[in-house]
Amino acid sequence: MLTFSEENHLKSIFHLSSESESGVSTNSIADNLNTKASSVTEMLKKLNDKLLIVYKKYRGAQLTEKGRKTALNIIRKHRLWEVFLVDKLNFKWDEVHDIAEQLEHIQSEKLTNELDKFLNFPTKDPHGDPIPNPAGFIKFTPKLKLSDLNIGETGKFVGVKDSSATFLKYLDKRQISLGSNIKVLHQEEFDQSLHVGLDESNLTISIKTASNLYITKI
Amino acid sequence: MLTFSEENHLKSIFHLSSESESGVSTNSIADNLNTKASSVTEMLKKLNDKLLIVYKKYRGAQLTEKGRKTALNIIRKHRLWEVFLVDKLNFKWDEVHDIAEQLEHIQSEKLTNELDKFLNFPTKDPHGDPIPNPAGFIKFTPKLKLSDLNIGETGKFVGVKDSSATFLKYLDKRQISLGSNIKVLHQEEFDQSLHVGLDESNLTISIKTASNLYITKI
DNA sequence: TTATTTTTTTAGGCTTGCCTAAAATATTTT
DNA sequence: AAAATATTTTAGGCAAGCCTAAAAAAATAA
Repeated sequence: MLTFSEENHLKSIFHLSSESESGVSTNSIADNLNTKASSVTEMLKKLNDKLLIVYKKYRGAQLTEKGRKTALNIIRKHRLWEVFLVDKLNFKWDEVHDIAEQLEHIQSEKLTNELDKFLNFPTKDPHGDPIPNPAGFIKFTPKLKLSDLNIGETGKFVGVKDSSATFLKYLDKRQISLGSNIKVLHQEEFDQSLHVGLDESNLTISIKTASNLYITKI
Repeated sequence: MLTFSEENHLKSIFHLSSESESGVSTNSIADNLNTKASSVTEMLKKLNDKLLIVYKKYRGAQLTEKGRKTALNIIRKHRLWEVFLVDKLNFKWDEVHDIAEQLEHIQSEKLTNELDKFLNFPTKDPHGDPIPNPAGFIKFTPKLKLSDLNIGETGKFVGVKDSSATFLKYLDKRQISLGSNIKVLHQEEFDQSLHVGLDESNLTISIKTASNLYITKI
């Protein structure tokens, strides 16, 4: 049985691992969890003792297989609850994160699996992120961004990189929603902003926005 | 924002209040929460400072209006989650308590109210206990026990006093379920056990069992 | 009403998880 | 490769929530 803090550290290490191949740095974890490096150091020692990570002084942390499974189980719960909130309780995609942060710590394997069944075994959460299976397997899809497309190409919007409420609400306002097909029509030289076609209409989006939209080429 | 421990103490005081009119004793809370009297004393001071209870040294604790509302909100969440687990996720009534103990601490008014709506505004939990409304109003019904009936009378089984998994599973085995009509046919002089009629069949139940079944006379 | 027993509180300690400041190590720059 | 800078760890403290043992107060019995 892990504490909330231990679980949060594992989750954080998991998320940060995808970016850097080698060890995850103490500072990056501290930033991610809004805590201090010294607190993280303590926790890394503890997680190392519990065989959840490999931690060498000054060398950062890496998840062990056990740690990875544990992290993925937490992420599985987080994402399933997000689906529940959106699909069953009328929450918007920008409202679910904080609640799921709480719900992900509920301990009951049966609950998680029954919830999964109740939701009809969803494979993605409301932001397009994949949901790990009970065994801790997660299907990563190559992360192509809208900003990676060439002029004339079309992408299907399948996920967000930034899932802050601010960004999500902005997308709602522009009526850019998961599953939309977006065609890159033109790029402004001056500020790299993109003119794109979405459904019947055209709109302009900044390069920053475009680089936060995951797409699959079609 | 209260800690889990603070919430648990409030809940405990609420439940114990129904038994004793005056202050709830330190020891009874400690027993109820599986902790020690000294730990409870500390907590009572804290809750008193937060105006959630009135606590006088050696005189026990009583909920203030604010404390009562807070306790009822936690109980509301607990019971709604129990309904969710049983009605939507195929849990049995003896399996839900521990999970609801965790879920009751999730903080989100919107979540609670949406869950309530999703469940169709249930008024009772799977054990027959009433669910407080969002304003903290709870409908108590006079608690008549099966053992209070006279020979020849019939009661509708509406709730359990003891909601331990052991007792609940025992009732399942005897096929005694919420809503059943139970007629008291005869009482043994020797051990006070009751012969009762339930549906088409007759069965014998101990006086201990009978005094843990809440009924309404019909 | 005094003595005995029970209950409650106080005192002092422990662990977890956080913090700041200082020291140690690693990395980058010159 | 030394100096300067950045990162990480250590040291020492603090609050919350728990504990045991001793002291104080209340309740009960003689």
